[in-house]
Amino acid sequence: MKYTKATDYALHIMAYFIKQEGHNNFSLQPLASHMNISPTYLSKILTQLVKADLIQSTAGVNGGYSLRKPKTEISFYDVIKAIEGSGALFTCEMNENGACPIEKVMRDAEEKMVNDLKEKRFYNIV
Amino acid sequence: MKYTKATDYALHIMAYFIKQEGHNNFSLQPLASHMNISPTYLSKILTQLVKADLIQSTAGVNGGYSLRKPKTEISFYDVIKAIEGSGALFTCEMNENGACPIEKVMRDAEEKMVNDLKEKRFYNIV
DNA sequence: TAATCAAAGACAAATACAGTCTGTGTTTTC
DNA sequence: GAAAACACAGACTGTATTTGTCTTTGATTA
Repeated sequence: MKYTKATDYALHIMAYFIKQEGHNNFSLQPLASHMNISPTYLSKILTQLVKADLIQSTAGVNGGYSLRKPKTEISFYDVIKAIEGSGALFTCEMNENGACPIEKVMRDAEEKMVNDLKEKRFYNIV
Repeated sequence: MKYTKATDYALHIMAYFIKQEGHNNFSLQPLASHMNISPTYLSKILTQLVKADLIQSTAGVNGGYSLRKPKTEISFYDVIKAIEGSGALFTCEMNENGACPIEKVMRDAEEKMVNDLKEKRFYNIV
């Protein structure tokens, strides 16, 4: 239930992008100094957002980062997932006979949680 | 969005307690060997569940642990909260002038998330 | 009063996280 | 077609968190 600092940064970045409506191409250096973190570290986080298709990047002299979706489609949950991943939350090692009696219960609950967060979009940043 | 192993254990424990309807007093040693973890470590997790009022413990010869609430009132969220706590999720360090323009957005979203998990009880274990 | 049990906390080992450094590949401009 | 501006990738280090053990203390029952 806790988020890493990287996720925190990512949420701030996305919120910042969304707020600057006119502007649509942010380059690394100004962003980094604005957020008080090193360019290379910021780069790592931005790359994760790129891979998650939340933003896009263009290399070269006038390159930079920009949003990929309209702001109303960007959810809190998507940003979190982009950084934290959606790795296995629960293991099943209780039963020594191979099967796990409560595995299904766990997985169902987990799935519900994820779907709910995704579909209902309680957590849109804007 | 990830949970620690301790939370995972806690969810398994709670689910196990709930499944064993007839039985209503579990002592540490059998539980520990059933779950393949050391009694002392299990004890730590159980103690956290006791403090969160999800289970109760009685010391002494015929002591042990048992559920405190009817099973339909035990939520996924409560168990997670019992182990992980509800510490601050987001920081606000973007703005060098003291204020943080997006802080409210963040905190509102966080609050919604927590309330939603709590109230709607999507995640009841049973 | 001895056996059985839970609670608490100090402690070490393992893992995850935050952040830096170095190097590579790409696009534009001159 | 260099050179500058930029993104991308990954190895690496120190620190923080988590996992798990050990030991002691305190409570309850027979």
